[in-house]
Amino acid sequence: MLNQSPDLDRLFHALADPARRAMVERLSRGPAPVSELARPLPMSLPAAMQHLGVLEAAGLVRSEKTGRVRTCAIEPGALSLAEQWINARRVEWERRLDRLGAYLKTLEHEGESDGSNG
Amino acid sequence: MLNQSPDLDRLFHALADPARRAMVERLSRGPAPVSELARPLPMSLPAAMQHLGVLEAAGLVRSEKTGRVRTCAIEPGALSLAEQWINARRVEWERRLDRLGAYLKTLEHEGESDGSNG
DNA sequence: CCAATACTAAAGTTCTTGCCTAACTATCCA
DNA sequence: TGGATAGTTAGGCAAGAACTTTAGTATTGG
Repeated sequence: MLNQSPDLDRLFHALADPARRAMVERLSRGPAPVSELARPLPMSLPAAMQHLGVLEAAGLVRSEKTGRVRTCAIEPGALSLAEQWINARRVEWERRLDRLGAYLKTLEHEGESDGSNG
Repeated sequence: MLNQSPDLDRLFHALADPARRAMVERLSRGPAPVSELARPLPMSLPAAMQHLGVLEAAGLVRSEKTGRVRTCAIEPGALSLAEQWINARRVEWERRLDRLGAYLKTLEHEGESDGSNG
């Protein structure tokens, strides 16, 4: 069964682009207007705006327009969804390694008092 | 400046698809042949193979063929790159909040003994 | 008011993804 | 040996993503 999760889709997809990650990196140091986010990027302003739209759709960034300036800020909780998914995977394969270790240990001791096997 | 990082690009892009995440979820519980990874997915076997190719290119999965069976396994360290990037962002904005808090504190105490400012 | 600034909207191009089917190769097993 | 199983390769197509340029709409400040 496929664990549908459009939130994770959008989140990871948003992070998969270097321009968008650069924006997130900039914003984790504090809010910034659109033009400041766009300036270092090797692309037109409309292109940068589209990236910003992807980040907002993913919930990573919120923005608010005051006068003619749109100020963008990071949404601190958004990354935790991705983090949780990654951690869940680690927990799973660590638990699996533990089981494997325990199993190997039973093999070591097998035959000491009970040599039955399946 | 754009922090080029094709590894992160590939990694996040690989995780942005539900079919590929499903494969990673399955593999964190232990190795599996291609057909077992493909079975639950609503797509043809060749399509599933392409997803597997994306996961391998991202370094998330390794596979080895023995006889006619290709056995896939998770690459435990691969996710840590993504995790590190996410943690780095959190560190940045937490530090920023600390600075902000400290600054607000100086404002509270301003004028008590030293009202000078720069 | 008028020009500069900051952003927004629209439309079109190109490249990549994600999927398919069909055909093929390599094993395994009776 | 011959058929079933497991995977692979190739080609094609539709949709999406990432840009571009062009042409707007508000604001701001002289």
